[in-house]
Amino acid sequence: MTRFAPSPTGYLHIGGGRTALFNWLYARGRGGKVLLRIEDTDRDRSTPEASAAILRGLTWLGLDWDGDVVSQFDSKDRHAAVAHEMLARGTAYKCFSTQGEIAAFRAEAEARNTYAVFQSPWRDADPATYPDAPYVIRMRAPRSGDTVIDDKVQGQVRIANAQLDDMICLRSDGIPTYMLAVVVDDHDMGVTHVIRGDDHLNNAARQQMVYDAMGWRIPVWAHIPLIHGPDGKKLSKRHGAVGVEEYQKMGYPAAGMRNYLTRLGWAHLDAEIFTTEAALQMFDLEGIGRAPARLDFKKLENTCGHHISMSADAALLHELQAFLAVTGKPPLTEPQQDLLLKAIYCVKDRAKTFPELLDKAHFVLVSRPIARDDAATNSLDAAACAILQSLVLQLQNLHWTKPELEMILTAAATANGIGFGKLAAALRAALAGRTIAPSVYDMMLVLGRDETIERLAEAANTAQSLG
RNA sequence: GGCCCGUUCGUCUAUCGGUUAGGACACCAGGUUUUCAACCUGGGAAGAGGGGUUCAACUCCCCUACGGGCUGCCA
Repeated sequence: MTRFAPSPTGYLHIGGGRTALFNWLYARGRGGKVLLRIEDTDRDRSTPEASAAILRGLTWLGLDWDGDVVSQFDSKDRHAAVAHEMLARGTAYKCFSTQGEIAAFRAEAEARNTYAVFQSPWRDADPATYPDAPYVIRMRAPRSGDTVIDDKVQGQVRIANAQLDDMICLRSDGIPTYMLAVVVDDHDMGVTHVIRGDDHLNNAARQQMVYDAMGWRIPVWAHIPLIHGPDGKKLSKRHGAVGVEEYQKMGYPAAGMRNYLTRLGWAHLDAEIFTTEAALQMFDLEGIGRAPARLDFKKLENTCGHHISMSADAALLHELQAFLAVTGKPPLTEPQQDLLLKAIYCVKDRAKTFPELLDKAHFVLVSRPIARDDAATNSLDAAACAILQSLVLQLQNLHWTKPELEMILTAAATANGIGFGKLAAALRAALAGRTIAPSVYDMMLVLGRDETIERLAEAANTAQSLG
């Protein structure tokens, strides 16, 4: 049983997406479950919009979860009850120190250029001396000895208890802190494996104390390194895309994204390009590296290119339409869908992203009269138009197959004493309005005899009328 | 400041004491070609620095440097 527990304070960060993916791969690869819990105990920063964005991001990545999305805040009474139970057990105590007092303590330490953990004067105070004032519930943490985190990624990490303060479990307004809530929820929900960013590694020590205080079983920890930008610094907005949805809008296929993210910071021998099914088979905590990985868009694109060419045509068309929808572009018309489906086979090997795929398939998305770019117009000179004109006649009656077309076109080129390349340029200009387009045979096959002839005739006439 | 984690080609990484340090992306050169892309062949490219331990260290230990994280009534 794993879980993904993002805090709803913004979009789904690419690093969060990878964390979710690792949880998902680990659990689903061995018949386990994945839970989704929104860590919204910080009422000021949590928003429903952010929650929705996170769900959209996960869904796009193709990651599903078991059961309902859990709101951590909904369990606040249970968290508070646990805090009070710790109080009753003596593993926690009431602290009446005000935030001002604590701030003053820290300021003083800083002035001396030192750092000291805050030690509450109420830790061992006689309850008879408790004032009638707001209080927080603090964990009565051990002050000597070490806490050892047995981590699947980081190994055994030993942290001196003297480094850790008595963390607050219940705020003075009765709302639980993340530190308490996360432990209670993970325990209550039956989470056995906690796979999360290594920014939580130090926190794990304190959280472990809560498990101990309550006599609960400590989960398997796996703290994975964060993702960095191309410059090796922590990934932030100045690096460009950090939100998962931005990648969707740039037109990367979800399968390619999964593949790339899986390989970022994880490896299994020389496996590079693999399906999600294969990833589920291979994925293991052992393969996760300990160093932070940098984002490399070139490799992302390459990976996505492989996945686009691996995809089934119909699935690709579906995803392409979803891409158009999220980017606010006009949807495909029925005829465009039909033609595109036929054309995908000859363009999917050459595209790394959906915008590229759309660009390569430009010839089926346009309709007559076909707009031409300058290069296309230039390649339609008088000689070329004459050949197109003659081809219009020759193409009327023949088997519409590649070998037949090949015979006709190469014959036309040699008969007119020009290279096939030149003829192909004219044909591309006629069929696609561009000189950069797929193979002329593929285009003719996809467009069919009638449309091909119409386009050739149109090109020949247009050029003639121009003089 | 304290504590924790990290450091193999430009990048992602393999290696789990003995390898000509392997693969992928990127890059360069050549080839193929019907444009673009793809593809094929070849090439350059790495163990942060310094000490140990060992017959032998990228691999184990220590120090330094650099990077990151934590140090909140944030998560």
